[in-house]
Amino acid sequence: MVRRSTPAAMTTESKVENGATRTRQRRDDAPAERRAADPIVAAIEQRIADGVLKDSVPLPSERLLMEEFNASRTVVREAITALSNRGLIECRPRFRPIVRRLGYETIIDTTGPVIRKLLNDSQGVKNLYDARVFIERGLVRDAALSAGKEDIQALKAALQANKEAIGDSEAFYQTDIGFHRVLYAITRNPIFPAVHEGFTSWLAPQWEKMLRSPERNENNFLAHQRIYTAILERDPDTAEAELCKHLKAAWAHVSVTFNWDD
Amino acid sequence: MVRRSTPAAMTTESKVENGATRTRQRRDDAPAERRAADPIVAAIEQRIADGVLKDSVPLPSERLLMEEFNASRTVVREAITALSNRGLIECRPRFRPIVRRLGYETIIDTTGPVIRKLLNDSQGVKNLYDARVFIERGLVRDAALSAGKEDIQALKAALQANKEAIGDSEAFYQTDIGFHRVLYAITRNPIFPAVHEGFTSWLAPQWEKMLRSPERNENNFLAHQRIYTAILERDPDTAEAELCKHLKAAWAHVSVTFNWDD
DNA sequence: CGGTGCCTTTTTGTCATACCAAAATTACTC
DNA sequence: GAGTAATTTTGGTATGACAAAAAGGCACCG
Repeated sequence: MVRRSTPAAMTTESKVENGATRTRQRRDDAPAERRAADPIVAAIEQRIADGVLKDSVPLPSERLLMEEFNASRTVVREAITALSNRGLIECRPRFRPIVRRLGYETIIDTTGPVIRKLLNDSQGVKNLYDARVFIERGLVRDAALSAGKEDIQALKAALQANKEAIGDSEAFYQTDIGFHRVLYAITRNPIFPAVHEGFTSWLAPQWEKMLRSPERNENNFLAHQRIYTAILERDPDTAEAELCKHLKAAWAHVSVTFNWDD
Repeated sequence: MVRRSTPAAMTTESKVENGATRTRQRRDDAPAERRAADPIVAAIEQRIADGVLKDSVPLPSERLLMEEFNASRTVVREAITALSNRGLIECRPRFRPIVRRLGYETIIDTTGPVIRKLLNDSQGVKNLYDARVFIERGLVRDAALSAGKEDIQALKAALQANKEAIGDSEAFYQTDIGFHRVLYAITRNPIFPAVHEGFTSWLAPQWEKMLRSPERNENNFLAHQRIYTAILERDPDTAEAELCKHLKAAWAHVSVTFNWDD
């Protein structure tokens, strides 16, 4: 954003008032300007990156931090919320914040709330769904072209689980997701499973409100099977086409349920 | 003063004096909710959504807010930082926060800082780059299959601009991005241009450090032209193949520059 | 009449302190 | 050693204060 010089005041008194630690100097070369909380954020980030603060470990208490950084609790708390919002720590209301390893999933779920706002209108849902379709089309094509033996094996297992769950709509839902998840995993790129998590959790509210039935489950299973077969046969075009049909049908179902007319 | 409610879920029954304003009753285990700031956040969000607070308009001052919501400044400030971190308002250090319209771009750039952390190692860059390649492969396929007349026109214009910039590496860089941007725009799905913004800004640090030359520019232009031609000829496979070649070459360039061995 | 710099008022960033209730920890009992 | 009660920490919130920066007003000048 706009770099603005903000020399936050260090008040004169303060008990310790050492020269080195917390005095604030503006750096003219890098006009980036900071609030008092920023050095703390940076320090803790560094500490997490260096492994001094390991994953799942609670942060030091606010009072310790304020002593260490010679800052007020206000500032320390600000730093903590900043870290929280940046996904580096996980804050539960009255608990100590715990350090969270940074991964693509973190991004997805810190982004979640904002995305959800975009889903308030049906157009937002449609956009997201289309994006999902787009991604998965590419995924099945790639799977058809380059899935390895283990990938096929995983798909088969997911398909089997899906089949066995036809009678149980809740289980079917989970295994349905599971089948698609394998497609994302085949890429070997951790971004994709994270995106998958995003899609499923963001679109879940819609999906969960829909009617389910063994018949519908069966149809979906068959669609999965056709996709699987096409992948097995190394036929990307068919795989893509089947996937499109599958997701299009699912969308039709959603939009009927919610009485949208996209 | 007036309000002394305890926001966390209380198991005891002692909440007589507590007004029912923001009591929280969830007894589930995992996602604990709510602090005092949240009703304020919600109210302001609502106000933004309803257009009571329009885009680019400064928020009411903190004191007004604390009066209106009958909360302490601590809480109001917390609410403001929360809104800021959620991308609904833009806070410059000593200025009034201004309301920011919510769009997919907002998501991308609030996500930016976190993503950048993942790009510290070459694997992160590679993952992101691969994701980009994946997306664009799909984009050119779709373009080849369904680009309309205006889309073709836009591509042509972007290509022309790109050609004319061959001699000027900076301009070439921009028009290069411009060409790819058109591909994202063809989807008519606002998510994609936003993602494109993300890719370019996240990967920019790497790209900017690389050497450029008219020869290299020319090669890139020719690659763009081949892609364009394939789209024109409605040939998705060729378009995809050309795109792959193009981006693969670009990656090779990057990884040589940085001495990576992926 | 409009521009321009000074002065006053707001407003924000920060600090310090205090209190309470919930969590964490310890002490204690069985 | 497990379970429970007492105690200590700690986080959430309230309040008040103050410096510095922004915003607004006002007089002065061309």
